[in-house]
Amino acid sequence: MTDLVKDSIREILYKSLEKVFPSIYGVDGEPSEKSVEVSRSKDARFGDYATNVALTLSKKLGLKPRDSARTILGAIPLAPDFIENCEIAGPGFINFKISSAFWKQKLTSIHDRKNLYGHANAADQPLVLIEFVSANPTGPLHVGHGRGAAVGDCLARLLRFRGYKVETEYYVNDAGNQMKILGRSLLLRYQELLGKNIEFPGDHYQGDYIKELAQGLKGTALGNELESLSFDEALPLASDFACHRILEGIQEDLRVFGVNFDRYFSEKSLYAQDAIKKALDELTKRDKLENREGAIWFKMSGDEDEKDRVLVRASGEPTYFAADIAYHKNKLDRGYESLVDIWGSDHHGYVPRVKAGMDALGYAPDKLRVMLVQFVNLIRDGKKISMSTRSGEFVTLREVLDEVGTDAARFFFLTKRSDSHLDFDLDLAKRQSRDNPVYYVQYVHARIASIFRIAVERNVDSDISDPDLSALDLPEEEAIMKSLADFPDMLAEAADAMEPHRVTFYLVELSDLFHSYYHDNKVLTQDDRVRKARLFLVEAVRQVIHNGLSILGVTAPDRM
RNA sequence: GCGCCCGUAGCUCAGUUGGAUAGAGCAACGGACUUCUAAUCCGUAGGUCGCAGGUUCGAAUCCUGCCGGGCGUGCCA
Repeated sequence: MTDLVKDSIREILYKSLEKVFPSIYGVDGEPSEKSVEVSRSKDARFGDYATNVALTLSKKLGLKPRDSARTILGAIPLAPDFIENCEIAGPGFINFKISSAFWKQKLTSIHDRKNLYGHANAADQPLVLIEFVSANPTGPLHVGHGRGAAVGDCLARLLRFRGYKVETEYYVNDAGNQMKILGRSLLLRYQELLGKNIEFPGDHYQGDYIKELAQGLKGTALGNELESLSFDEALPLASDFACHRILEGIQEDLRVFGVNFDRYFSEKSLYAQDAIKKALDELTKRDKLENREGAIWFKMSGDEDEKDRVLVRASGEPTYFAADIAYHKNKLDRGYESLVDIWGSDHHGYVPRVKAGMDALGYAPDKLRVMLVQFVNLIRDGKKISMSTRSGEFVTLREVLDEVGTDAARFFFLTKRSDSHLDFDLDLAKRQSRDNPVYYVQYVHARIASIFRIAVERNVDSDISDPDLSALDLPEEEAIMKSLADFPDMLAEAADAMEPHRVTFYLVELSDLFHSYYHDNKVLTQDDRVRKARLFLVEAVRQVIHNGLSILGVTAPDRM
């Protein structure tokens, strides 16, 4: 049984189509022709849902669209608890008018399923691994990482809610050149602290957090050990220490942000398993490598990427790209059938490379789906705050969380499609008014909770069992019921498109409907029958707001 | 130069994967509080969907070429 309204309509359509056009929709029909598009109608004059099958069929059948529409129409059964009416409109659309009994049935199902309304158990779903954030452990998370964290975490929650099998992973780049630079940065700051004259190179990590780490070393056993060793001997110890400390800080920031990874995957462990060498051997076997100028190159074939790329430097050290090929191979070998990577959009040029790497190793490149997340501009007092990671002048995620809170931050990161630039207005995120969507949505939840509180205070009966739903006869009430019924459809489509921002837009629209209804209509009326039905309705709104917010990882407060 | 992404109301953005008369919020203007939270609501106004072609019953959406913005094009990550 589907929980999707569109699928219910599709089922009926299929049966009708099988009857009237068996050559296409019968058992012998082409499977690819069997998908039928059903869409919500934006204009009430066109009913509630519409399909364009008659239009898409017309060519194949050599019929006029309106004629085939008429044939299909004749086979669609009308029912008092579902399709009340359907008619042909425009060039050949079939519009469906859904009966109000159907919406009321859906409303009741929200009360039956509660926190599970919109949730689906899907069988035979592939195992998905979502990798996100994966910021180098060389400094604290900044605001841009926050957006990736919010998008990845909400996507994981959304997919899980819709029955996908999902795991999440953070790839820790704890190997390679940047770890050496990190260690050197720390050692130099430590020496500086001990009163030595040092020269701090421009390409080292400038941030104050390095100085703070150095400060923390003073007087410790590790600090003393570092002092007694030569610079080169001390370096790996310093790198390790800095990496661990910074990673702990990152994990703490993520915890505050409500993001929990199933796994932190260490790049070092790839070296420990010899995974990079094995991947390179495999590529050699497949004749994908070439020695040139002392380095080992990946041979790109034509349309994959514009030019060959180095995998092993002349120095003998593998590049990040080599590790990444080994990492993606490792992910697939661990049994994940579908990989989702969430990257900053400045890495977009990297997508064809990694896919070419997978392809060369014999894996289907379309198993990897890369979501690119655009940059975030922080706005204060209407002006952009300048940020530059190099100079160490950047706003950390933690600072933003301390200022606006986790709820506002998470919600804001999802108020735009992830592939467009996001202006994060700090003043707006703290404002308590209509233009701040977080408060607007949370306020719906608080208002409804308040209605039930007041009912208790005033000794008004707020029992909602066995309501008489015929009391819900206002057009606003039907509009709310339609929106609530659409929640599972919206989630399914958002999950399919991997667009968690649709959840935020849905919640704002539902909130619009509610606030307007609340303003014009009293829920706690004298009329027992009306009151009970309206309480039943608003409780369902509260439940859906709650379920939607929980997918976003945002709290649904009872009081504000 | 080449590649990827973007261009929708004054501003910030949606637009159900090609559907019917392109939608919200903010800002502007005008209204609504003896009320279940006014942290709200109602109304007015605002458009050559960057430009020009093409594909078809039908284009903001797909194709081509321009214009403008961002990013990439490291033996950096």
